[in-house]
Amino acid sequence: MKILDIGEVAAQSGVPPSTLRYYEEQGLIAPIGRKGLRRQYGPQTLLRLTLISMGKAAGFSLPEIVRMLGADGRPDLPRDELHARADDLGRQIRRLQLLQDTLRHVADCPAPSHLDCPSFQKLMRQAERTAARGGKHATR
Amino acid sequence: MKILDIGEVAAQSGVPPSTLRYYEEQGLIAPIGRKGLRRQYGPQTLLRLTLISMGKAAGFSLPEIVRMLGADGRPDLPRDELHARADDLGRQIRRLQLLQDTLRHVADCPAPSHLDCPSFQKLMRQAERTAARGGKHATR
DNA sequence: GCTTGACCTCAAGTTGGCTTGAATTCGCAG
DNA sequence: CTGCGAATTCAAGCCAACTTGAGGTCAAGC
Repeated sequence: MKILDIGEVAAQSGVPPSTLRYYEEQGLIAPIGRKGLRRQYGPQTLLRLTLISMGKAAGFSLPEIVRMLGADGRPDLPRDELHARADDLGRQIRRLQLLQDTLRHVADCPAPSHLDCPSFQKLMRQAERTAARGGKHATR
Repeated sequence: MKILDIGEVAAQSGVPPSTLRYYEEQGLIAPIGRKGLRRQYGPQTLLRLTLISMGKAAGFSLPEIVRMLGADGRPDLPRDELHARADDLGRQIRRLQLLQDTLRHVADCPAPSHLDCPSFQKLMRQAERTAARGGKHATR
């Protein structure tokens, strides 16, 4: 149960073969070797795919993810860059929580217009504060 | 300070005019009226733009956001759909937290290979559990 | 009353992230 | 061996979300 071919990786990860090949092209993953033409993957690939999917969910681009995970096995970014990314994520998480609260609020609040509702207004004030429509990560 | 033209909205929100017009086309926002040809926006538009940007950050598509926010002012989705979205967000938030922890871990952990590090492994086990390589939201 | 600059429309172009298809190549069960 | 199903490459296509450009309009300051 150590070596997987592309079909097995696809089955276990839910990521289609075409995408796996594409990810390889982009430097996100690499097979451990080939048997004839066929790619052979080690199990760490599944881990990497999990991380990649989390990174995408966080809104990072594939190139950004490459840099965070490293071409080899380990990150390409200096410690503090990684912490900076983590800090970004923290802000991002707070925004999502706010959106979550807002969704629950509009689901439940009976006020005719939310613009009148004090608790909605409070959410919006917080939202504005976190707005930080941030520049993307420095590419250099 | 009640009515804004497109340039002011752009300046205050950081969203370029071209995007504002595009959002209008997609039913995400609407001007309160026109002066001649020029769009005139009310201040609630800024609020809506904040919500839209949060929705995008959460990975919702523009059509999904339209349904969550409603074409008019209020949501188009039934209470329980909204709660379902909020639940999705909760899962999403947990994944981001996990990624955040992972980033901090790889930034700080001195282990030669993270595959050996027990705390890394713990993170990865959690990650697999939340993997929930989810189908997108039901469109119906 | 003219100029000017911010706005308008509409069509076409761009980018990222994949998918699809045609034409092969191969490993392995029978 | 033979055959077949799963993999391969490579180019082209697709979709969402915008951006750009050409050509036109208009309100406001001088």
